[in-house]
Amino acid sequence: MAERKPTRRRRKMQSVTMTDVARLAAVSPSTVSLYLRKPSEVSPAISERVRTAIDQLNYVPNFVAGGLASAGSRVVSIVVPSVRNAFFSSTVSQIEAALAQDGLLTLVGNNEYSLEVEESLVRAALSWTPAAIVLTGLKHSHATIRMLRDRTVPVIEMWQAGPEPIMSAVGFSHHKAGLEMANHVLSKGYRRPVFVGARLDRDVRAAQRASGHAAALEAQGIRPTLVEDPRAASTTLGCDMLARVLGEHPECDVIVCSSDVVALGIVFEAGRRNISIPGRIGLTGFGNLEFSATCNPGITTVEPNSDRIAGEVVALIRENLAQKGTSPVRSKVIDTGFQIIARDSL
Amino acid sequence: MAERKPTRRRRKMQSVTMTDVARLAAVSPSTVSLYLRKPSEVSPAISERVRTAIDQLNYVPNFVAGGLASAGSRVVSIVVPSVRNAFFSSTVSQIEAALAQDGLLTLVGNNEYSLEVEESLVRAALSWTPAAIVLTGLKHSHATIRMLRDRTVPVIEMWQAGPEPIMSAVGFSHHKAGLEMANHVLSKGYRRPVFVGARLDRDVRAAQRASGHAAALEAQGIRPTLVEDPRAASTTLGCDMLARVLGEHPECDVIVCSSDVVALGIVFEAGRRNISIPGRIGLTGFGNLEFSATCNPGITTVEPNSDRIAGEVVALIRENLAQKGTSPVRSKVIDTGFQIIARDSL
DNA sequence: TTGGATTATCGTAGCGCTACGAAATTGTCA
DNA sequence: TGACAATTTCGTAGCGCTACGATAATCCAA
Repeated sequence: MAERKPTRRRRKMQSVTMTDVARLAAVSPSTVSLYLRKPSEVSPAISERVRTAIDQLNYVPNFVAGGLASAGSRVVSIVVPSVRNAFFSSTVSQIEAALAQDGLLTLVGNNEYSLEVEESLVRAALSWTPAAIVLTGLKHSHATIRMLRDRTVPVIEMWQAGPEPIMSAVGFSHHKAGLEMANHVLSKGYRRPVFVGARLDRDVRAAQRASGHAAALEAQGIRPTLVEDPRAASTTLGCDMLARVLGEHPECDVIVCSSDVVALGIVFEAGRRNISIPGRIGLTGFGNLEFSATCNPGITTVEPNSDRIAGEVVALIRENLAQKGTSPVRSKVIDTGFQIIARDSL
Repeated sequence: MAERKPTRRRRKMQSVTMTDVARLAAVSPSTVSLYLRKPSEVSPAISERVRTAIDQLNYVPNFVAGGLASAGSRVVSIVVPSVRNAFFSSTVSQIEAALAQDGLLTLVGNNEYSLEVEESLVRAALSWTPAAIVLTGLKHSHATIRMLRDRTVPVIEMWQAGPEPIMSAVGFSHHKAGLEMANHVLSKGYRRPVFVGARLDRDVRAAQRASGHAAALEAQGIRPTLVEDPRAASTTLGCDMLARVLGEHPECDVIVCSSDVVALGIVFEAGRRNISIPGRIGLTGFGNLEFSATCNPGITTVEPNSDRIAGEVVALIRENLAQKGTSPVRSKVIDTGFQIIARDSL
């Protein structure tokens, strides 16, 4: 071993650190740290000194260092298929707003309905030793599941309730939603429904609603009809689908859509073609998006209780945070249910 | 000073670390680190050994530790008024997808159109020593601006172009957009426009469009009329606004909306009241949202080139990342422009 | 008073990694 | 073959903070 001149000079990342604050307040760094984490355990006099020093120096704590030291960070990572989708953007924004209250930051990833992308997002998220990971749905790649089971990170799967969650799940049964909507449609006297689905190969939950729909019809001896398109749900797609349905299934008396957005497109196109809804054809959607109530006609749809989903997710995260390290977090499934909202389109 | 038994036993945060990989591959930790950061500088033989070890141990690098050591992390923080708003959710998801390619993670915050909330989000974001911060608009609290100017973090303001950005800005002039739309409306022969605005007190950009609109009318000697509502833009609000406009301004011959969503509500309500668009009344929106083209009638609107905005933001971030530390990033403003899209509603 | 319990503050090792500089190895040419 | 340059690999300090345990200060009951 040769001698080595310790001529290390590394650029500091931060101008003002906790040590600077401590020095100015004439206390030890640990006290500043304590003040920041558990203010109640610091005496009023010292608290005041520290507060003043922080203000004066305009100190911003470094969470990266804090995270390293405390073996866990204050980020929650959420992976959704697409923030562009109104369901998920509203859930994400609600969760984000609630967690911000607890000083938690939200990392958002879009998997674009791909399990491979999801896997890499989860890997990246884990690199941040997050306080919790929120995923969408119960279907994930094998590697994703293994990565998550290997660790102690709380994992919450949302928008779908079902057996064997990785840890806990909050949502409802999409199969049942499809089934109940089909029964509702049948109860209104319709007998020739066509299910219109967007991107069913990738959108697992929409596919489950389609299968629930089919199951209900078959139970009544009606052969289910499915029209699907590989594109993402959009009003444009809805317009095209009306044309296809009328062409391919002229006997159709009601269109059951996998999303309110598609239903809206059908309303538009029906208006253009002077096809009366529900006179000539009934229509239902899914999601109870903002426009569905005010649309002309109002769209009969499924309310997925997304506010409840967001609320329960936040509650679970808080619960996990509270009992951090204490006991292993129990696995549970919360069924937030759904409601059929009957409107003029049916 | 008393003696002290070093009986420290701290729980490790991570099961498998870089050291484990190094040991298994029979190289030094630095080499593993180098392989991860600059694979080209490691010989093929060693690369292979390291790769195998990583696979075998299912190693996930700890970015928190990496960030601390390298004085800078791989997160980009984006603050938007609301992810629920289709403009921002699409921009966010595009930026997120592009940055994921570079191994950057995206931290999203909603400020709900409040500068105070924005300030606390920026403070939280800074605690993560992000690679870049993306804000919406040019108006921020004094403290926000000070915090950001104090540091070396690249700051990009999007959706609005104008003078004196904190560092760089990508967007367009909303005043000009309002002005040009008003001129377009006038050129079609309308003379009694009413501007319908949602939440103009908080939505600075919508307010600027309203003022541009007013300026264009005044230039032609027409007194501008404004109807506003404190609620966020929605189709429900659009429905209500049609009623208000017809009641308060029966002479109105065209409604200029601050958002396509509001315009959609007006289309719905007009259908219900048997008011023909554009027969009885013209209609324009803003944003060129997906439904605007397929709506019946198609909504005349402003295309804000949100794809270009997202693209330029990503380009700026990459540029900053590339020349990190080299030279201070030059401040610039990129005007991505906008287009008036003429459709049947006018 | 004073000993013992309680509360408030402090000192420092170490979280996992990267930057830095040095050492070892390989390559090149006189 | 030796001198020197170029390339690859290594050793380790330290990034800023928190957890842990110790110490100092304070409070009570006897």
